[in-house]
Amino acid sequence: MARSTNARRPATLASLAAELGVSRTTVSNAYNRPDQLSPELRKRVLDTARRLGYPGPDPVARSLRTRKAGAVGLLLTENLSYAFRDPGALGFLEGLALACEDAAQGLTLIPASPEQEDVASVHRAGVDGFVVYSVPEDDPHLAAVLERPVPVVVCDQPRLDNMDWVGPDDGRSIKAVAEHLIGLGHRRIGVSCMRLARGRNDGPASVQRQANASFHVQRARLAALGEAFEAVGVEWSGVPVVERFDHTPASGASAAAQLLEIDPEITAVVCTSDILALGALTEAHNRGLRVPEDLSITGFDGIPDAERAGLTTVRQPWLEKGRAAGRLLLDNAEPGRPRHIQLETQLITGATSAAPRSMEERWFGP
Amino acid sequence: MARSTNARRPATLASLAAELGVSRTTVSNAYNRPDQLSPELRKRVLDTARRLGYPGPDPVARSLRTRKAGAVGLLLTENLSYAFRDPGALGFLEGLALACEDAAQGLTLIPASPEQEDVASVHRAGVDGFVVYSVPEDDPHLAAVLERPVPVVVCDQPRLDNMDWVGPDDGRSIKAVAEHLIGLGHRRIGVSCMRLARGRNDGPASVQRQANASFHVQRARLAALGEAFEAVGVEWSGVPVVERFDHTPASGASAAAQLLEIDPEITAVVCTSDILALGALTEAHNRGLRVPEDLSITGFDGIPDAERAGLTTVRQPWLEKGRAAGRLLLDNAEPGRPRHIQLETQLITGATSAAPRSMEERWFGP
DNA sequence: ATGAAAGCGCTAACAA
DNA sequence: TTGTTAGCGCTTTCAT
Repeated sequence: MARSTNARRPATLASLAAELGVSRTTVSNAYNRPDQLSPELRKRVLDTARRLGYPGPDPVARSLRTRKAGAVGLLLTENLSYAFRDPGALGFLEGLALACEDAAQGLTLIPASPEQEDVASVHRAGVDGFVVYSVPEDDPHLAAVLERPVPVVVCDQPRLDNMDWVGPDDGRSIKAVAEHLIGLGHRRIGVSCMRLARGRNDGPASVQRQANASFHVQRARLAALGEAFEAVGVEWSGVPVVERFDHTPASGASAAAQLLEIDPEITAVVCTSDILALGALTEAHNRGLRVPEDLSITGFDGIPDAERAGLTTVRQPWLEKGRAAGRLLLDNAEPGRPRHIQLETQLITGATSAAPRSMEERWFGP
Repeated sequence: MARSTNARRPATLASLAAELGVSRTTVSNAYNRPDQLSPELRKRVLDTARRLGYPGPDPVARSLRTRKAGAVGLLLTENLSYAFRDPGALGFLEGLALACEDAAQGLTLIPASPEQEDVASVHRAGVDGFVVYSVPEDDPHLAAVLERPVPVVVCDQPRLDNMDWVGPDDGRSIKAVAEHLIGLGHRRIGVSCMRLARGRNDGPASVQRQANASFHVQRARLAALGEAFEAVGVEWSGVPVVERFDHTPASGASAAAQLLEIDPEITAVVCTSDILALGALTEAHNRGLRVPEDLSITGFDGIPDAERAGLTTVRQPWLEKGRAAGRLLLDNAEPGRPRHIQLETQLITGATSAAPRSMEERWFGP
């Protein structure tokens, strides 16, 4: 640790009481219950404290006694710094921070990178509860959180019954996209999705892999897409679905490229996130494909960059999501059965989706 | 608090020891020093723990005993959510998070909005040290932090001798901008700066207000600009300096507008941040002023949006700043005198600065 | 308005 | 390898 202005904790509440010739209770009251002692005595206590360099009651000792840490823990599946790069996560974080601020609670980011299996950081965190943001079902850190005897609110995933939860209806939300595309006439599509399991797999995802995905959000979105397209006679097992581990525009670009290689005749690329869609957009441009004339591209999330780019996407209320998660955790009321908050989403019809041109048009012009 | 999976803390280390008929030490060792007891005993302990629903040693009690909280506190002058909107702060945060992650420490965001004078959150935070990011000298939360007997690292401001510090040389950095403009021939400029004190003042800032600013960063930048321009015969008291409380592009736009009203003949708007400069850019466009032909605009910070816009600015290493602050705090070594880390900055000559056209040209074309 | 007593749950010497 | 002994520093009934 870096050096400090003040030396090592010099005085304790007890030593201060001794110095003053009063009981510890009185000193404690001077800090926590000003109305419990005369103003003069209180002033004497505080003055002596200053003189002795007593910094006030030790927060950890107080926490032990009161069984309140005054902070909320946040568990993310990604490296901490991911949260500061992903626009969606950022909105969520902001909302959560607002909720904590309102309740005068600290927000502790738990170091839990997916690489390290070391779960100690979860065990050592002095927090009154956890918000778990979008982690896979089999995440060991999640297991560690669930062992702690404190409240937990899950955001997005995993879906655990008997656990408070906040998130959108992923299936229904992306179905709106599917139906939008189907309505435009798309029948031959490719899908670009985020990682489906903790292990890296940059490439096609079989129907089985889709169904076994340990990320509920992706699983639900893919399942809903499948349903929607099968309903109009498209066999889902024939639809190329390409998975990317890293959630970056570059991943989105390479996924789109791979889809176009697998089936050059797709008329739309459906992405399960805006980041992937933004990358797909870039790839399309690089290939000289016009969007939406030659290729429709859709996203999911409604991040600012996407809306700026005019992407057809689904907007979810990020800030509200974080705030709701925080409130749920911080709300004493209704200690009954698990509460689920389902957030509304909205289909944004942008400029990146249109009716497909027939193949003839595609090759020989309109 | 929301409901929890597990009931209220059901068992303690002591009760577990009793149940097992072993001492508390043994149970403690089972968790903290596996090598201190036989594998069989350890297994028996852990199994019984599971059966009894013992969640492992209580982190707060452990912290009290070991005098380590396992977390770093972060104090920002703004609402917590500001940190998630300002690109510079975000880069800093990411770097700090990385440093914490490396050291397996939590990062606790302290709720300390500038409105509320309530300092309790600082006193109650169970952390091993604080990083203070860019707060005014007279911030009460800062005072509270300094009272705590833990190490503190200050980032950017305030400048406190005898305190660890990380930041750029603001004066020297902005001087590069000034000299760049002076070299191009600018002598009549306006300055747009961030808030100079805790109280709101959206408008001109007198020389005295500049000198008394409680934000060292702004004070240093303005002073350096003054020096540079006075060195070429420009009287600084005649240079319009406009202050904005909110750090947003909208503020930057209105500040630029105000500068152009105060002196329509300025040939350059020097902004002490990129956010303000981005707003100035917008305002210039709205007025039909071409940049840089009719008006030069410069920023400070080197945020991604600014570099994308081709702004002439000073780039500072945000990520490194956060990481350095974290490392400094987390580094036991060298408990000697305060350490100061001065970060290198770089003048980015963009497309928003050029030689001024004479006034004739300005009104009647080249 | 003030004090005495009883822990909160744990870890770290030291001893056996 | 395991147990004994002492607290870490504080708050909180319950008396006075």
